[in-house]
Amino acid sequence: MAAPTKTKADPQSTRDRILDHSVQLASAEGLESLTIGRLATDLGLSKSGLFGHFGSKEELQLATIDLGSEIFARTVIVPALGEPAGAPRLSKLIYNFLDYLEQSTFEGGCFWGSVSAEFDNRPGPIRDSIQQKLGHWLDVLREQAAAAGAEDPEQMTFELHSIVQGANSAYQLFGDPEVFNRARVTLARMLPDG
Amino acid sequence: MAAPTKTKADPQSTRDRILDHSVQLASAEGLESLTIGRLATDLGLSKSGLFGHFGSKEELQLATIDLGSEIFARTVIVPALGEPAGAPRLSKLIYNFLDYLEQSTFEGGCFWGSVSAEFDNRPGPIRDSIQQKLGHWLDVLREQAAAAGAEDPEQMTFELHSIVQGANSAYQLFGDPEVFNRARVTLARMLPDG
DNA sequence: AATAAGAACGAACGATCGTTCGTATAGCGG
DNA sequence: CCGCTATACGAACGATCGTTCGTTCTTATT
Repeated sequence: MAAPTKTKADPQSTRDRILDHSVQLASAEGLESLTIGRLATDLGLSKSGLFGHFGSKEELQLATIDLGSEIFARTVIVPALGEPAGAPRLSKLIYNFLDYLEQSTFEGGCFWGSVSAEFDNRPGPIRDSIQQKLGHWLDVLREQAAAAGAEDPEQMTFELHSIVQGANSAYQLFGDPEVFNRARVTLARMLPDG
Repeated sequence: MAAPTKTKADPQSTRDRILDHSVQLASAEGLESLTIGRLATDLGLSKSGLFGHFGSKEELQLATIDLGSEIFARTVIVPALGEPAGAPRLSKLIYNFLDYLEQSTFEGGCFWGSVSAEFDNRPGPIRDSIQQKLGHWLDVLREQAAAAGAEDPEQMTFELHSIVQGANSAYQLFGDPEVFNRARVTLARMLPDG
């Protein structure tokens, strides 16, 4: 019985297919334009069938944030853990971040860039989740800045993150890929190992 | 006949009242959550009455961008024109920008920060307008960077704008006003006159 | 073979969306 | 005083929103 039995042993569950599409859509058009009807149409499902996998729209949005965050971690953070702590790992983290933008891992650029501006000012579980997960990324950055001997790790974290996000939004709005190289110039000046 | 005649000679026209509210709402929750019904309820108007002032939702959104852009220019750009071109004016522009954020001119922080991330990836007149008006701000910045003798004005523009926007989004999401001082530290290092 | 569990469906709900229409009211120019 | 224009209104439109419900079908367990 090697052949998949159609439902249970699917290589990718329906829920995963939904979230894969959902995370791309959210990065491109925001978490609010994730409508159940549109997702269902795009994936050839019924609204009620899709809905049943989550139970509410908010659950769908939270699950989407979870996946977006996981993809970010897998693409940017994990591959940097092979580097020694401190300056080398810090550099790798930042340049991975830039690569992830440049390679358009998400249709709409940085997942955080799209989603955090949207829920900045709307208290609730969604904002809380974004705060916590994006905060974790900043924690990782700050730890490595500290290990690299930065005199003010918090300051350095702010600067590095701002430059990368600046490159993202400039690229998204104006479409000039040259901003990534501009960001590299600035980052090389900021990072402890040049 | 000095007394206002209730409709024509209003100190503030209904249209202006709508847009004043609309621009605040857009900065806080985005241009898409500007619903006609909600605006009408908030302002004590009927949906159709409010609608008549614009003719379509897109016109309302474009008018909102116009006003947001105008307020930005009035708050950040104009007061810097008193400074001599070059380094002094460049500094004034940037620090005005920071002040405008810190004083919460808009409920949702920087108008551009809220609105540009939202329409990054949606071609159409709204994105075009944001591109053009935000582009004008970057032009102003680049001109002054050039006049200040920066060796790469485009690079400097990118860096300055990224840091200020980074402060905005960090403040919006995490609420710590200390980021503005962090931004000042970085900007002082970047600006030609320290 | 009987049963329980899960996935997906279609139909329908009340609410809200943007928009259209016809109408009433007001102020202004002739 | 009459008509014009602008302002605002209420009612209604079709579409879509998130959500609920009951049903069918498949798969897994007993």
